[in-house]
Amino acid sequence: MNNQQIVLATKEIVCKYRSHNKKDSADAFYSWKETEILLKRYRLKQPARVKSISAKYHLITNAEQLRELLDPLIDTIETFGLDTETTGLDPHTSKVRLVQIAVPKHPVFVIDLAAIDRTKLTPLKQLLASHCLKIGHNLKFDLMMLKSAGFNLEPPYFDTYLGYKILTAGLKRSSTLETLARKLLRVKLNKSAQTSDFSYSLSSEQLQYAANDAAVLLPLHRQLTRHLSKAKLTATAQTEFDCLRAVAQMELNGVRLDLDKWQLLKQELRQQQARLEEKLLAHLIAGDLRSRSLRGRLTNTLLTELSIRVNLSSPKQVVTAFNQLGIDVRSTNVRELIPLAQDYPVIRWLLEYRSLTTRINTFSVGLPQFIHPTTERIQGHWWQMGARSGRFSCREPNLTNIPRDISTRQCFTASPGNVIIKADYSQIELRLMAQASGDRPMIEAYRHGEDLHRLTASFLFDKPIENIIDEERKLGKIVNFGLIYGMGVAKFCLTTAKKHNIYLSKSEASQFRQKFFLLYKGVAAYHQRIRREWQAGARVSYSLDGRRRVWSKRTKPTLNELLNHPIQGTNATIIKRAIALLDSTLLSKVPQVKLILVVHDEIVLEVPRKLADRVARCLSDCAVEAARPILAPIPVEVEVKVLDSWGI
DNA sequence: TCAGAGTGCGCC
DNA sequence: AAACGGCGCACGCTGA
Repeated sequence: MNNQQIVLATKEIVCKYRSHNKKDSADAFYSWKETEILLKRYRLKQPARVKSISAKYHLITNAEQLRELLDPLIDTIETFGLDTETTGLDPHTSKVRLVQIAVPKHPVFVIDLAAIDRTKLTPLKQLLASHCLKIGHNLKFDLMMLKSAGFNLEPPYFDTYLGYKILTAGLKRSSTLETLARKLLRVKLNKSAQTSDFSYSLSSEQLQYAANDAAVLLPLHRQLTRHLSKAKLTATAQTEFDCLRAVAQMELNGVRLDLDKWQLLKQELRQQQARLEEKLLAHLIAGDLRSRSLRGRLTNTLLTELSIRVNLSSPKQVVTAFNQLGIDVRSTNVRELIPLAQDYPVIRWLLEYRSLTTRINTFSVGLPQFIHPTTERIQGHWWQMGARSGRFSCREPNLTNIPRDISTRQCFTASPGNVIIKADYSQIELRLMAQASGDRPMIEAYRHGEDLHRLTASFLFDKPIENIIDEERKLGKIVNFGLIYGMGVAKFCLTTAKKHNIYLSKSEASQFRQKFFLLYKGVAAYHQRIRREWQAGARVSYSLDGRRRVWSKRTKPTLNELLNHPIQGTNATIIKRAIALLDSTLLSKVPQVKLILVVHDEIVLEVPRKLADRVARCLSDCAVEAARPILAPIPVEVEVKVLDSWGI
């Protein structure tokens, strides 16, 4: 396979590619080799008993044709299918070769951008920017590609990929265009042309398949509209479509990493790691010597010898070493280590060592590899239906799990002359639990602007709210966040110990748990209600805004999944509505305002300093307005900060 | 040798 | 029965 053959690698392959690419993090971008493997797998799928299609098409190779054929459309059509074929998958280095426009009762217009004078593309530009509904499959890709080619693809949109994802949220299903065509239309999209021998200029086969991909979008749109409507998921789909442009732009924007600061931080972490490693090995070697009845000084030679034998990242080897020290563990998972952490410093050191190792390998070393050679920024790949709950996911790299300590986040800086503006929803999931359960004490606390963590603490410790000290409030917070989704006593103890260094006995934890549900009877009742649904064999869950998650016939939800989804799914909708609102009021109008991160309940912008105040106000308004109708009468609280970096 | 399940850890 | 939920990534280990 040569590069020419991959010219027609289309964007649904991106979706498929990503799901096969979880391990490939060393290379941030798509290699031809990987794509080739993917295309081979792709070709193997032969749908049974379905029709092939062969759409009529009209190849446009000059400006006159373009004008004659497209100009009449602009005032007469309301909707069209859109697809692009590109020279690659990276919008920063690849080019759009073909744009296919599918209009009802017309042949598919296949526009060869390579053949047409760049200054004479106005008819296409106008059509893409018109008020028509644009139907596409994974439009984020077309939006990015067209944007970097100088075309603005304006809303409204209908994305068949997202539509299908919304319908099947919770299931692990293929969502390629080929799959959708087969399942919803019983049409076979023959992809074999993609792997056949392409010539330098485009063959009629290539053109035919490019046309088919676009043609199939129109009937797919009809089918999906029907399905979404029947499932009452039209509004959910609209929310997704409304934030598409902002998401595409966010992926194009990328995020800046200050490499100098980053390297300094890496050295610091490496030193800490080395110190810990030395301490740990010294301890372990002592145990080793005892067990071998050896005596002697801890020489560097011995240390080296042991470090060769004991890999601190190997659970198996660490268990052996611990056993020799007389620490009775069978595995090194937290469940077994945490209870011993108080008694053995080595165990605390090991936990710390593992954490440092992650910090170094995944972040210090891993992240810089994702700095794009062209943009010199980190270009994460955002998937707005990436999580079964409706939440975003982000890959290559994952920008939603960056360590939150200031020294790390400080390295994510605004470019010169700019500032970072971030908006955070305050306790949004707790507020949503209050809303979902209708719990009176919770709702009233929020309505009166009270501090919910303090309220919980006052009940746990039988003290008036005014007398609650910071330590007690901290525990109230842990209890609040921990117990709303039905956390058990064991896990609760583990969490408080691991994350907060608070070691509770089982009975203490159990008492806190009981008191929590005594105070928040509405939450307890909500749990009971969901439990009954669960026992009745529920295989579907709806969020407060009607977002749906389903389970297949072979998998049953756990109780806690059912408890969690309504809250997490609603949260996802809220932040997406905020982004959509921000896009229509600000991002699309002031291009210097860049959306760079969305982290579940946080929105981060990079903005020219001069605009900071205005943008901060607008961001706050959008965030509040997006949540207000869903949370009412519970108030929404959004914290907005203007900073030089993500950290400070 | 290598894909894949398992474990652990980062975030909200 | 299951025993907070949702992710992505790096690592050592396993089995073919």
